[in-house]
This record gives sequence, C-alpha cells and structure tokens, in this order.
Amino acid sequence: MKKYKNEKEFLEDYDDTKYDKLSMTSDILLVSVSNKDNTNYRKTSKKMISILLVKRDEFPFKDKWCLPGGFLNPKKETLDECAKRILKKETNLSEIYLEQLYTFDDIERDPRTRVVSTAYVALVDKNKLTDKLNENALWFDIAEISYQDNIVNFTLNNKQETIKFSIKKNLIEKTTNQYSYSIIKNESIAFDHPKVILAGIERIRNKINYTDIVFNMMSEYFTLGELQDVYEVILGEKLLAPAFRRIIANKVEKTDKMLTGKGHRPSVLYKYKSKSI
Amino acid sequence: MKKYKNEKEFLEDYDDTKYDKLSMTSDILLVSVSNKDNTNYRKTSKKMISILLVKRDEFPFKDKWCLPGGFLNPKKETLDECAKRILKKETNLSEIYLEQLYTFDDIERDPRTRVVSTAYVALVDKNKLTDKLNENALWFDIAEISYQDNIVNFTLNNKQETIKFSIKKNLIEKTTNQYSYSIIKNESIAFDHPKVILAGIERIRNKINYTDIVFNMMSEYFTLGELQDVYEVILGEKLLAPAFRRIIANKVEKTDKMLTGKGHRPSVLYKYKSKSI
DNA sequence: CTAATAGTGTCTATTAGACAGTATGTT
DNA sequence: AACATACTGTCTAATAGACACTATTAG
Repeated sequence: MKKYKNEKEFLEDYDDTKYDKLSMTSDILLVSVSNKDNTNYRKTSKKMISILLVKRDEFPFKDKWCLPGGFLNPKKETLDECAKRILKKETNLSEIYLEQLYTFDDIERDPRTRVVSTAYVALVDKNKLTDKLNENALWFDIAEISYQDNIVNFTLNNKQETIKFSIKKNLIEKTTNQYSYSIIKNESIAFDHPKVILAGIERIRNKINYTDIVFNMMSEYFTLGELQDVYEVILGEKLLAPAFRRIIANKVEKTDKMLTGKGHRPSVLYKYKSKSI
Repeated sequence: MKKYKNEKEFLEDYDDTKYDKLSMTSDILLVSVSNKDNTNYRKTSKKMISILLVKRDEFPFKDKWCLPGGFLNPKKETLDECAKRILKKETNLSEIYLEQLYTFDDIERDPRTRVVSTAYVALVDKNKLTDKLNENALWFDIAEISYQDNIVNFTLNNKQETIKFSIKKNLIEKTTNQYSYSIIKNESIAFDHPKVILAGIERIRNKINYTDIVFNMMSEYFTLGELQDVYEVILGEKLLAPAFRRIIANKVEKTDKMLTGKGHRPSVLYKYKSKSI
C-alpha cells in the first residue's frame, strides 16, 4: 500500500469509486389525530390515530401504498434534510415534529438494489394542513391495533379502502425487550413499511408517558377530554380522569375559552404549556 | 419514461449505476465496567465505565483514536451483521449485547467521501474477554463526565494517556428534549465519534432505569454493592442502599456464594434473574 | 327530565426517600 | 478495637388508583 506523508496528500489521491456503494432513503411515518364522526348529538367524536400513505404509481410495488420517502442526495443533504424536503413536498409545512426512528436495512427490502432506509417519525396537527394533499397521498385511520401473543394486527381505513397487515414480534434480547419484526400478512403495503409503522407507533406509545410528544398532534386549543382520548387511543387503554388530570396538570394551561354546543356540560379549552427550564 | 408491463420486466431493465450512491459504516461503542484499583485494604475498588478505542494507523485521522467500525459490504451483509463481524474481530466474542443507537450522517463527517454511519452500542463483561486484544485496541476508563450548562466534558484514561473532549448540547425540540450535538473541544478522537460516545452513554443511562441492560456488563456473580456502584457511575449520582435494594430485588437472585477477604463484612453474591414472561 | 360528559374531593394503596440501627469480616 | 461495608427495619413523603359525587349543557 502506498505511503502518504500527510492527510492532505492522502485525500488528494483518494478514489472512492473503487468501493462498493449503496443508496439510502429517508422514509417518514407522518402521524396525526382524526375525529371519528358520530351521529349521536350527545356523544363526543372519538379520536383516532391517522397516518399518511402514498400510492405508488411506478414499479416496484406499483399501486401499493407506502410511506412518503425518497432517495438521499449523497452530495448535498443529510437524512434529516431529506426527510424535511419530502415532508415539505407532501404537506407544504416546514415546522413539523421530526425524530429519527430506526435504520432499516434488510438486504432484500428493495427489489431493485441494496437500499438502506433511515425512517423518521413526524407528528402534525392535521388541521394545520390547509393545502390540498398531493393526489397520490391519503390519510388512513388506524382502526385497530390488536396484540395476540406476539402477533400485531393492524387495520387501516380510509373512505374507500381497508388495509390489514400482521407482524410477528420475535424477542431477540431479554434484558431490554428488543424484538425483531417479521411481516406475516401484508397485501397492500410496499417494502418493509409495515415494520416502520409498527416501530413508529410503539415509539410514540413509549414516549407519550415521559415526554410532551402528544402535543405535536393536538390543535392549539383542546379540552382535557380530547387530550385524554388521544392518550387512550395511543396507549390502547382507558385511563381514569382524576389521575390523568393530575399527571398532565403542569403540561397545560387553562384558557378563558370554552367548548360548547355538545349536548352536555361545556368544557374548558386548554393550551400546551412548555416547561420553562 | 419507459412503460413496463410488470414488475419483473421493470427489474430486469433496472440500472442502479445511474444514481448517486454512498458508503456506509457500522461503528460500535463497546462498553464495559472496570475496577479502579485501590490501595486501602478496607475500601472496595470503585467501578468505572470503560469503552474500547482503536488507534488508527492509516489516514484519515492517522494516530487518532476511534471507535471500532468498518465499511458495510452492501452486497451481502446487514448493518447488524457488519457490527457483529467487527465485534468478533475485536473481541473474539459472538454473544454480545448489541443495540442500534443512531445513524450519524453529517455530510463532512468523513473527509474522504460521503459516509453515513449507523452506530451501535455493545455491552460486555470484560472478564469474558480471555483473548488478547488487537494491538491497536485499548480500553479507556471514563474518568469523568461533567455537565456545565449544556456542555458535556469527557475525560478518558488509560495507563499511558488521558483524552479530553467537550460537546455542546443544543436543544432542538422542546416537547421531547431532543438535542443536537456539536463538538467544541477534541484533539484525540477521529470523525464524529465523540458524539457517538455521548449518545451511547446517554442511551445506557436512560435505559438503566427501565430495563435490565446493566446486567450485560456484570459478571455472572456480583454483590449488590457492586451492582449499586455500577448504577451510580452510570447515573452519576449516589443512591440510597435500602431503596436501591427494593428496586432491583426482583431482578436478582441470591446464591449460596459469599465474597470474603475484604476487611469488612462479607457480602452475598447474586445472579441476574431474567423475568419469566 | 335525560343522557352524556366535565370536573373535583377524598380515601386507600403503593412506591420512593431518609435515617438509624445492627451485623460481621480484616488488620 | 477500629474501620469499612453489608444488610434491615421503619417512619415519612409522594404518587397512583379508585370511586363517588356534583355541575352543566342540548334536546
């Protein structure tokens, strides 16, 4: 091997074309909250988690649904910037909560060639999306996430279509409960994106208890009942109101606004109060 | 654009050489626990966190220390497999705790070319390493991690050398306390590896409270005093023994072995008791 | 009035924090 | 004996869980 006197000389002589390279993408699980419409004037409309899917109009996986994503330009952007560029294209918003989730890299995850994908979770209040969505993009409600043993069954809905898929969780590390995922049923979703959806939902579920992550999906003003509903749909369990209110008490502040017209006692609207450090 | 009848036809015609690609590496923060030697026969030897660093013998960053790592072979291995291959080479062990940490991808992080690195945290009980280390590899003790405002100062030690570096944490997301890191002092460590070290230590610090991650660094038999020492050095704070014992009570089981010869009351040796699910 | 949700008071159970005390080895 | 750590008992403080109760609206 050639000996170099210094780093500058080494770099000038460096030829990266002799090494095997690969492509990377950023894929984004964009999550929000919807209201399930309701006919009974008394009942409040229940909350649901929604995710944005895009219908592929090219091969591979033509006509399947996938997460918004795109190839990284290795010369001039980071994965974060790539994710933001894609979000901007899909939602026309720049100020969106974004968090790196996991890097997915099964060798065969893309049939074209080796593509490693760094997945992101993005959270948004859907009501802020005033612009019309890209015509291939649609919000799906997560109608159900059911756990049976180590199998997770998802049901996604939009007005035209229902999507189902199932993932098996295999415990690979006892000390920290690490699981590997294998897709055991999936007809509608492209790539390994079912895994990304599950990993992202579980990330939010974990973080909801020790961070203020939920407020990225809430409107500016909300009732404590709505907030509790969102916690319940994310956690998949009912909470008791007094305990819930104690826990979130110092994350919210009362406003002088009220939500009325609901066939029951009106409720005070609250705002998110970020911790002053 | 050419129209394809089906996916097979599309894939047969697919040419990935027309897209810009990049290189990826797996870098591993291998962490263990050491005993700080002690002269007073009465005192117990205090615990320290140790990490494995490798001295680079080639450009770039020749003669600097870096984390063990290596290029991903895009044709035939996953990032996990790549990390395991490197660990095997460094430690000759296959059964090591391994967890994906974060994907680091600053554009200029490698002066040669664009290299995205997926970092891993690996934990091991150093006593299991019977084979001699690779001659370029050395364990460094983390002598100090001090926080002043949002600046973190590291001091690493081995017998010959002391390494210091400082990282500034910039809050980029209030709701979940996400920080970006910037290296503000560093003379000895290659690439952006100071960031990886900080991120890895903080990951372990977070997980120690809600998982059994710590036992991956412990010997098979340990005293509760040793275990508490490890918690304290990772958390950077003193704990009260009665509370600590209550918390870890159902993670450990008593053995009939005792640790004697220490100038004070002998202590019972315990074993890790993994949760039966 | 009724059904539905909003909101609070309070008791109990559980968990965490603190301290003091006893126990037992080596030199 | 002296020192250092091992280990436990118990009081107190803080937090979480549960339930019952009152409040207030649209229809």
